[in-house]
Amino acid sequence: MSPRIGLDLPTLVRATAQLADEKGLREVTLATVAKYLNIRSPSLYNHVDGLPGLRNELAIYGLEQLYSQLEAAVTISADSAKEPILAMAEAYVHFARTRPGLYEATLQAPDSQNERLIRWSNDTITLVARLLAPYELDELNLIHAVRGLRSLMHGFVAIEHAGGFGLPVNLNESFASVIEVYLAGLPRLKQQNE
Amino acid sequence: MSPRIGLDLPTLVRATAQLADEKGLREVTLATVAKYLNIRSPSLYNHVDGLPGLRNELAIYGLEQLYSQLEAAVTISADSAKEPILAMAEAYVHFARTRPGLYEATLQAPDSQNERLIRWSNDTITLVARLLAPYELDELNLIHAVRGLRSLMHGFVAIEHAGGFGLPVNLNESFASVIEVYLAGLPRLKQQNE
DNA sequence: TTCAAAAACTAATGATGTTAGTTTTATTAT
DNA sequence: ATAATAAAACTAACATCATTAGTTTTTGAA
Repeated sequence: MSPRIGLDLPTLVRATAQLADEKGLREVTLATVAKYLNIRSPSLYNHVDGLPGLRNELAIYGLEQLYSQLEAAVTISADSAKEPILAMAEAYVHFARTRPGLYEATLQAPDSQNERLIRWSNDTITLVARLLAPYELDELNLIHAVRGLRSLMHGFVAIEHAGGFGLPVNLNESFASVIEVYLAGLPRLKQQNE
Repeated sequence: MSPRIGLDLPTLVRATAQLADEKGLREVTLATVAKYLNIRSPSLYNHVDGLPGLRNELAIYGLEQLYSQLEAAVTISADSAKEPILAMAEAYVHFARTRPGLYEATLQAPDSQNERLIRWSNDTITLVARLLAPYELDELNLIHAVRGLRSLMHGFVAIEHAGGFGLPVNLNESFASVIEVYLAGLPRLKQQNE
């Protein structure tokens, strides 16, 4: 009832992630992955449902890794409201930079309705929401704020990765500035009525 | 010295853009474009340098269209500092939503060093910077602020397009909130010294 | 030792990008 | 009008890719 333990899914996904980081996500094909593993590409179908299935697994793995990085970064400090958020945001950028292919895969899942994928996304969202608690926002504005932070973080790393920030101005300074400015504006969401 | 005017580059690029919007950028191949134009795919090489060349032209065209949409949206109002920025930002989202394939192409140019591409990007950046003039930021902080707005706008539409905003909360309200919060935080960049 | 099931394989198919070489055709110059 | 030119379309061919079907191998359980 359980024969031939050769490849297994985690190994396959990790290898795929490494290849994505090294060569770029676009170079991740069944052919290149199979070659990397010294296997024929049809054999991959024993572990994964074709290329879309592999990309889906990659996205899920990426979201899991991203979440664990963010969580690890947060528990370090817990003083001001701002500091843990900045630590989390910097962990986010660090992840996107050190694992560019894997990060890119997280937002390109062929099946965005996948259960595990949604679960990891929700965990990340909950993490961010928890960090925003000190701002004492109502439910709706908290959602707006989480969306804002996610947009800032993803937008920044995506544009950076595409080479869209051309000017010779330090990127880390820009990123910190951008997050701090957003946080500085957050109190605005507390005392408005309409 | 000029024979057989069949296809020309603008027609090819516009057709490619339409196909990208309808079927998704990933479906844009030399084969599908050629089929769409009732042509054999090798003929496309008379106008464009393979698939990378076509994607590059698409990116340039997309940046040009995006810029013109933003410019058109801005000149409408000019009262407060906030209003034109919101108008611009909403034009940005509108463009990304109505031309999803073309928008997606703008940040995936195979040659990010292309001259025309850089020119349109710079024009857009200049446009945003001009809108931020009322905040009276010094040169460095102005760059941070432009990067912040771009990150917000792109991040939001990218996550939205990926289906990343799952909760049943109005997206337009979130977007307006996110922009307004960032703008509300901008004065913070004026009176800090370090 | 037998057997079933999973994992690897080979072979084949269709679609893709690309190159090389050929044919067609509109414009220009005679 | 006619001939020459040059661009644009074509056909043929090849390598690469994803995928399916069917076969062989191998491991763990009966």
